[in-house]
Amino acid sequence: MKKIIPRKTIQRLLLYYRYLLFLLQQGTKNISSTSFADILEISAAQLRKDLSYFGKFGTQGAGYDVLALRDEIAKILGIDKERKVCIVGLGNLGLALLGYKGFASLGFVVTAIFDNSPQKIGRKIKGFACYDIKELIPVVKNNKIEIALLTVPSEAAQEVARRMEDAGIKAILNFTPVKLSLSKKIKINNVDLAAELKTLSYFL
Amino acid sequence: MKKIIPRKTIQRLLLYYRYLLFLLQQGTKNISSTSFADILEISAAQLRKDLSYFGKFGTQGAGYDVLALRDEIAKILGIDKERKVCIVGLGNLGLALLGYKGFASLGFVVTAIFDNSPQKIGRKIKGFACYDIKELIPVVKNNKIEIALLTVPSEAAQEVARRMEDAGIKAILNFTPVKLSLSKKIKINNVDLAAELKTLSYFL
DNA sequence: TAGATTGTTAATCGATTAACAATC
DNA sequence: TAGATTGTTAATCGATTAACAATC
Repeated sequence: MKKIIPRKTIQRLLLYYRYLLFLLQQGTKNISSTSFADILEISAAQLRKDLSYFGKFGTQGAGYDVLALRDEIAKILGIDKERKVCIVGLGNLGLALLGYKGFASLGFVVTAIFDNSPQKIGRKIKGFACYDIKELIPVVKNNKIEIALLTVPSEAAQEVARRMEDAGIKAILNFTPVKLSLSKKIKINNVDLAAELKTLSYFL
Repeated sequence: MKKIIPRKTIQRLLLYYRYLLFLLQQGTKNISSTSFADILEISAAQLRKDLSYFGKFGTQGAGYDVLALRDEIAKILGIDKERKVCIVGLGNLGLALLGYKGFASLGFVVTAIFDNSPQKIGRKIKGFACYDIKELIPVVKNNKIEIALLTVPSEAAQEVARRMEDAGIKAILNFTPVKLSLSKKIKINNVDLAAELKTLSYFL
């Protein structure tokens, strides 16, 4: 009977990881679920429940060892393991992602970047050689790239995504507002910036 | 007894809106909840439930008028009303957001942009005059800006956010991985790109 | 009228929280 | 041992779905 782990639990695990790093910096050696949950502004029950999906990491009466818990969460999230990613579409957003430091510390390695503009193809951009998007399939295959960040214009999104599928990409982080239709085998996460803003504004 | 409308319902409303535009382009005049839900890959019950929070927009036996439904949803989301936003921090991500066409069509008007770099302050960037971040408070107040996009480096996030609060900003779309601590009155939406990617990779 | 499809109620599912026995 | 805090079970909350009476 395989436990199904909620997506939200995984998201919170990353939050826990970040704060454990911070606590370590501060020299905090040990913390109870109650104090940690207070810092994170969640309930202590939720924190313990989230951890319990993966094992027992605390000590009754004493709480959690910050260093040990950090390591356990790193292991769970696979932060030690490297994942090869490519960025497809080097408009402003693609460039922003390319320059984003946060990815590297979580084990993501930008292995290739693609565009369709002759002004970019073949040139070095922030130290990365830009490939023609036509070469997506061989480049992804040769480099065993698993994850693609899709930052092309909406019109091109579906067709490029289809090509990613053919190239053997396993997961796509989709920044376009297009609902991609691909095989169920590919994991897709949609990041819709306009939707985030609109939701926020609605609740004003 | 005020009905509480789930945040997810609002998110889906925007999805409905986009597909209604698309259906209109195609010349579809009418659609049933079943066919529309099929297109959106959600359940028909959910679609009808979402709409029912706001009123009755369909006709039994006949479905929904595409044009009328689009207008109703636009009214609900306030897509007709303009909202003034500012972008604070003009690194790659700030620039990407500045160039993002999708906002304008949803009624967001970029009214000011801010940075702390002498190379940017006072210059025009993509047609917008860049202000010194020190002037945030007067500029926001004078222009009655309601929403701020926070794209500064992590280290500066909390302090800049505090200043946004003092300036009377009502909602912040926070692109930094920092948990902002501000008065409860300010609406905060966190967009954590690294977390999105990490979550995706975990589920591989 | 007969067929289709809405709007809504009740049932289900899943995630969060409260409570507490186990135990360090 | 006594106090503190975990890990887990059961209760609660909220959101999704199924079902169907209302009705165009």
